[in-house]
Amino acid sequence: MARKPADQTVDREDILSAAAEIFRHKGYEATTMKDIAAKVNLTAASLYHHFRNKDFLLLNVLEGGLDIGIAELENIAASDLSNTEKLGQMIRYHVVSVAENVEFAAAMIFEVRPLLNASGGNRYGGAKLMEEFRARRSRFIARRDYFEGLFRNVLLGGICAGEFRQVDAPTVTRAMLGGHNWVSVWYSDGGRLSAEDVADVMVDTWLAALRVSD
Amino acid sequence: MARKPADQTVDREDILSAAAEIFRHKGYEATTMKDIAAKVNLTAASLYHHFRNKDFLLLNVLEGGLDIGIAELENIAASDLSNTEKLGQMIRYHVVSVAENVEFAAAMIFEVRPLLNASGGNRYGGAKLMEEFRARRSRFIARRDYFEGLFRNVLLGGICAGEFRQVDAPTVTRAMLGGHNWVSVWYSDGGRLSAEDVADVMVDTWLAALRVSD
DNA sequence: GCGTCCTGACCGAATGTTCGGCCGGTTCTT
DNA sequence: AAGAACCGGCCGAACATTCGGTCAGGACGC
Repeated sequence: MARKPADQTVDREDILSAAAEIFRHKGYEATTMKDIAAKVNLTAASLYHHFRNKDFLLLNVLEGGLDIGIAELENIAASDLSNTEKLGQMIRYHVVSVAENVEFAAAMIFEVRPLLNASGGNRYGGAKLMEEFRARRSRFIARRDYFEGLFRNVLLGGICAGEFRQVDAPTVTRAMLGGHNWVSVWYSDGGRLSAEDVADVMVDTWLAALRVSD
Repeated sequence: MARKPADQTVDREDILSAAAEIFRHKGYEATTMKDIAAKVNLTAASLYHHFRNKDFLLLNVLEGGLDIGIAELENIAASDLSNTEKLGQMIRYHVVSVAENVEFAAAMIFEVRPLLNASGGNRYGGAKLMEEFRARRSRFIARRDYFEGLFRNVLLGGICAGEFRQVDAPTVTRAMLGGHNWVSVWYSDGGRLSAEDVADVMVDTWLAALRVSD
């Protein structure tokens, strides 16, 4: 047998998208290499030409998911807008991103634990693989904390500047991001509210929660 | 071989707690019957004396988790307090419950998907088992929606009564519960904030978000 | 002695991963 | 320009391992 008749080449991104989508409703552990391969018209064995093993595949999905929109959030955070403006734009952008990339957003919630428990290939791979895996995984976690920090800092800045009420920034940040991530669980495309609608509600809610009362 | 030497009898609740705890950091799919059994000093085979199979075990964990505190929430919701008072007490109670039962709360987030994908025992069990499993699973999901409804209704009531701002109740409810559930991910006992502290922040935040501005 | 609780041994079904080889396109040699 | 050598991408088959689940029976308390 040869390759599929006149098929378009399958590239890494295609596989990552397919994987993220399957992870979304089966979860990493329950997802088979065969499942992922089938979605891109390949064999399980073929996936190993693109990724070292299943753990690395997951790692790549998560790294890719985190990259979605982080640059734009940095831009907003670094702009010279007021903290109120910044936070509003960041929330809107984040929520829309989540709603438009549910598979990756869901992975950021549900597949981090599998990532942490993964060894990087204890079964067959040597110690070299484990080393690289752990390093990249650490970088991912650090980057994820940095992501949360972007929101927390704007919040802290706003509190110091007197734009926001005095609240416990770490907790409120987590409550906020928890609510945003949760969107990837219940949001459905074509539902009553569009991604922008949901984002509007979130922005309105959080700015109201932080507004100083006088 | 016989049973363990003179050890205290293991009861269903012990197994469920042990299971929930292991689920929390390995996830349902990655958790082995052996893992659970070991935690209560049993053999994997012994677990089948207490539960039909792995799927039913999960179902029991989730059913138990949902029962935690739902009665008290019903009481608060049915009381004759103002909607503001009701919501405040409900949030506080819910958040404290989550923080004090992280394993079960985490299961409510992470193990619902495994439950939905579970068949109830396609491998060995007959159609009877599948039937019962699906029925109980449906009841669980319905009860979970009802749980969300308790919060949404108080919110709606408060809006109609003019106690709260006009917001999109379904979305705000989900943002709220998303934030609460997320507590089970980041909260750690003995950390900077106690369960009550976290609950206070949440109550304060959400009441501020809903307060009518005049 | 009877039912409850528990156990070791075992089974069938998957799963992640490796391996040797096939195919089509590209590059090198002459 | 034509054939040879090569290579990336892909496959079928096989392997080791693991896991959920069953079964027949041993020990304990009543």
